[in-house]
Amino acid sequence: MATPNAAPRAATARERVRAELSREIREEARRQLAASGAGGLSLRAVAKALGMVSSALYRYYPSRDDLLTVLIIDAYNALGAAAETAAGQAGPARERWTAACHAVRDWALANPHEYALVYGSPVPGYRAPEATIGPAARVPLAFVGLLREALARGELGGAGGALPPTGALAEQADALSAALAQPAVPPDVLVRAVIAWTQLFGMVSFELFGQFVGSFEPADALFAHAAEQLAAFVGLR
Amino acid sequence: MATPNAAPRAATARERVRAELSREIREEARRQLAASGAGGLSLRAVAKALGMVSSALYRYYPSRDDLLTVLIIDAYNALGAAAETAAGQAGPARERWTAACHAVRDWALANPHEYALVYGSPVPGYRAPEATIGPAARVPLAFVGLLREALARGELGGAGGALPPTGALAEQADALSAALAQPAVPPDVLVRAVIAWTQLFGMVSFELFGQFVGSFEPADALFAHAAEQLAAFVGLR
DNA sequence: TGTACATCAGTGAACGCGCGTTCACTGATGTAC
DNA sequence: TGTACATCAGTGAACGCGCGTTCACTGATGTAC
Repeated sequence: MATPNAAPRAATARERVRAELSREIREEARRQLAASGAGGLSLRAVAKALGMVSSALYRYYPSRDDLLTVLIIDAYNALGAAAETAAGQAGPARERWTAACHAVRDWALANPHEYALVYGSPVPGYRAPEATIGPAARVPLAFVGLLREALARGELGGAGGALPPTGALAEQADALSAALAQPAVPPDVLVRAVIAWTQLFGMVSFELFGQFVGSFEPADALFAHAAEQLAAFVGLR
Repeated sequence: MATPNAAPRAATARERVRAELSREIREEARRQLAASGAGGLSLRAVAKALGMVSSALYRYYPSRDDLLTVLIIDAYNALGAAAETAAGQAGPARERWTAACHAVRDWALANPHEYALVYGSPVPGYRAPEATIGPAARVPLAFVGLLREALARGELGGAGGALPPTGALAEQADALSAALAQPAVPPDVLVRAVIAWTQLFGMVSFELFGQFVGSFEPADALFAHAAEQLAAFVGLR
């Protein structure tokens, strides 16, 4: 059972300690995002909080930007996983849609600084590497996957009052549709999904970044209403 | 004509120079937002760029945060003015609506760092003072004003497929409706306006912050489409 | 128009702080025989 | 099981930098008589 088997030889104590500390560094860094924001993330402060000397961190992350990248990827993955879980449950597509919307919001409210890290203003002087693209796509792909499934099961209605895309937009939607997994999602569904996606994050960002102060705060009711509205907009029955 | 008249006595040369330099400081600070973001705005760097010594800035702005506040207010006002101008032109309400949407986007694309300053992640350690509330409200109020006018002129149709607000949301909308200028805008219109508002800024933020890279970039066609969709959603004929 | 005084813009040095990153080092853990 | 060597985590000092803010000062501009 616990005996080390063949190819992937057992982790040495040193390796286990290393993995653990590597994790603790990320956790502490995440905690510090709250206080200072992404731009102010400081290796020295993280090291001090962990009782280490700052140069020791370089055994784990080769630079500040690399640590930031890891945090960004972690955030996208955590949010993506939350959306996928909600979207992938049993039940009618429409319910899963609104559940996924709420999952995104709930995660954002629970992790506001990580949310700001990935959906807020770009970090000055930092350029996100390619490795962030895949994790970043998980949320939109979860929604698209849900719509593809709903379409196959006949749970996706006609366009309703929605306008069909034309011109350059139709071309972009066609190209995107072709690039995504099969079976293809019709371009007009894709466009509605993208609009819904921006709406969802627009609402969450406004709530977190304080634009609702004095009007629709707390935003629970507004959000629930908008999520239903969106489900109707994309055509879910 | 150019003679100084009564109460507000003529500005002395010193006052004119002061006003001018005060403006130049703000301009340089705005320029530096691009390079370092709000969190990294540095009085020393601004002073150096203007050929001054850093302590001299304190004759103009009592602290870094005060300078930031001025920049924030300027940004809200500039964007608000752009939206008001577009919304206040002659013509059918629906056209003015989409024009106002495009005005917001155009301003944001032209001033991405100022946009990020006010609609991006909150600046760590900075708390916006009350004085920012009024300027921040100009954009949403421009949209609400447009809808109020459209309603009076019979240019606002029924709810279409939109769901009426209920429960806590209806209460918030009632309260907000009562707090706004008369004649009152019906709560359900207000809710649709708020949803449209979040949609608009969600789309602009995604475009500026890089979430469309690889799919709907450039986003002109998507934005135009979404703006039309939104006009229909709020009920503009 | 001229003089004496008050106001204020800008200087330069200083305080105390924090930053990312490099580097030679000590000492503990792991590996090979 | 014991020994010799290699690997690697963490240390502490240092480099060169930038930050916001205070303060006593100089010298120019404005005001009152």
